[in-house]
Amino acid sequence: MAYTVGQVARAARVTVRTLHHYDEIGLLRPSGRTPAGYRRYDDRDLDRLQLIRYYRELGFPLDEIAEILDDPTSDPAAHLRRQHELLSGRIGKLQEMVAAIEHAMEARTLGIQLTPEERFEVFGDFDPDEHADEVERRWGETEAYRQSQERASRYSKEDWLRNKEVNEDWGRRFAALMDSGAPADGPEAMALAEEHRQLITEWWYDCPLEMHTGLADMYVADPRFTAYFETIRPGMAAYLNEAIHANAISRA
Amino acid sequence: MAYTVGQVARAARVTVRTLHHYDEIGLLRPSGRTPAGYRRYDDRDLDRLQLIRYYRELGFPLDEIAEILDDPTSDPAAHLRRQHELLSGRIGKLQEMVAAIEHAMEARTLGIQLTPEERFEVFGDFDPDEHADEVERRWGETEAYRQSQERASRYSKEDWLRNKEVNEDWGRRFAALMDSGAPADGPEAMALAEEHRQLITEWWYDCPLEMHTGLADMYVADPRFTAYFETIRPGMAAYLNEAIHANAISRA
DNA sequence: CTGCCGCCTCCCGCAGCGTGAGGGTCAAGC
DNA sequence: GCTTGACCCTCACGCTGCGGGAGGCGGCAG
Repeated sequence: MAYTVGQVARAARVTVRTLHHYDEIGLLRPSGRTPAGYRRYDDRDLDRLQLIRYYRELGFPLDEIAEILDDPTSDPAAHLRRQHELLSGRIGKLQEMVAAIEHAMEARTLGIQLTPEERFEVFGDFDPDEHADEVERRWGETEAYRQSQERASRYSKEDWLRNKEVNEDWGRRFAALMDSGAPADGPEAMALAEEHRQLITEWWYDCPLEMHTGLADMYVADPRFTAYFETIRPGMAAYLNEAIHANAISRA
Repeated sequence: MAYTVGQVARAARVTVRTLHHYDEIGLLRPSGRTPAGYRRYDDRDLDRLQLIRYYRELGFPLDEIAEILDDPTSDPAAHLRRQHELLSGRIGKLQEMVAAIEHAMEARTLGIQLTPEERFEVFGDFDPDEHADEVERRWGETEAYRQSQERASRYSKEDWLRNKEVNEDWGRRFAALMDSGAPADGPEAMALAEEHRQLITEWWYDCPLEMHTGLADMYVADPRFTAYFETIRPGMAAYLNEAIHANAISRA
């Protein structure tokens, strides 16, 4: 039984172009040609095409299909296992995306625009790596940078979560202080500023008073850092800047 | 604050080439150039890049991101919903693939080669469309073809499943009859052949006796049809052919 | 003989960059 | 002032898996 491209295409639910393509790349060569150059497929070609389509449906790339079909020594089971892992991985990624989208939709239905902070949270764009890069760009190869790099590399996921929580706790208390109307150069503000410095020292690198004031200036100078604090509470960047400076002066 | 491509690339965790690409397609144009032609990015560019990366992580194509970011009237929520559906669909497909792979692996561990029938089952390669095509190739534009086409287009998924089950039930009973040793031209075989004809008439198109015998001949002549019946039970194609002919003769 | 359908071979196009090639630029160190 | 090395620039082709069209034969019915 011999078939033309068009017949094969209709029977196998693929386009003629696809069959041309498979011919071009050598995946499925028709078993013959007519004198006029027409492709002639026979039943074995159809069987092979069936297998090709089968593996394609399983998500295999064409070159691997060729390998599986042409190399009798290749282990299809191994391919299947690998493909299974690959697909599972892809599913996992897509599910994360979906979760992230749901988060975004939720935020929107509440009428809240996604804040930069949320974006950071979701994807960790403000993650240690980027933070390190930030630091590197600004300060170059300082000792502090090396320290934080070194510690960051040793932190486990739990460490990161704990760190996040500690920071958020501090943020809440600082915001509460601002709400209370306390002055930025008052004792409570200075205490929280000092605590902020200790947190940095504890978690990242030795942060002497001068470095702390340098950070404080960056918090108001760099819009991205500013945005970060502003999303915790409006006015926080400036307030914190003042508090850090006041704290540094009183301890000098 | 101005940054070079390299700095931006490191900070945003993308490659320089990616930034070049975004520049090329107009998605993220650096706010300026140095006299030497170096790209200069400022903080707003970084913000935009952050958003771009965010939407990319959500799986949006670049042109849609451009739309979302540049068209202030576009509704991000609608985009999110659409994207959500899209991703869910992709997950569904991947999960089907995984299930199919698991099926394939299972079959292999049992030492059973995947039969053509299994391939049909999983992917419906022997589906109504292909069947219709088959019919078309053989009979051209007949009334029967038009009828089956017309019915097929109206069938719901449940209809298809029901049809599948009905066919399988018939197949099991026919195979059992063969196992019992009954002759192909005996009354039980003829009854099941007639039932087969009624099933076709009921589900697809009017199938008079002559057409039925034509089908029967095709079942043994065309290896693919033969293979379909042989996977149900070895010898079934020939046996069914005989039964259909016997039935046609007795009713003529 | 004329249509018309189907077949043929190029060949461009798609997304989202990767990966050079071939060549300027900038800051540092000698 | 000159070299070095790290960056930067602009092409421009490559990858996947075909889609789609141009321009031109082949085959068969009327």
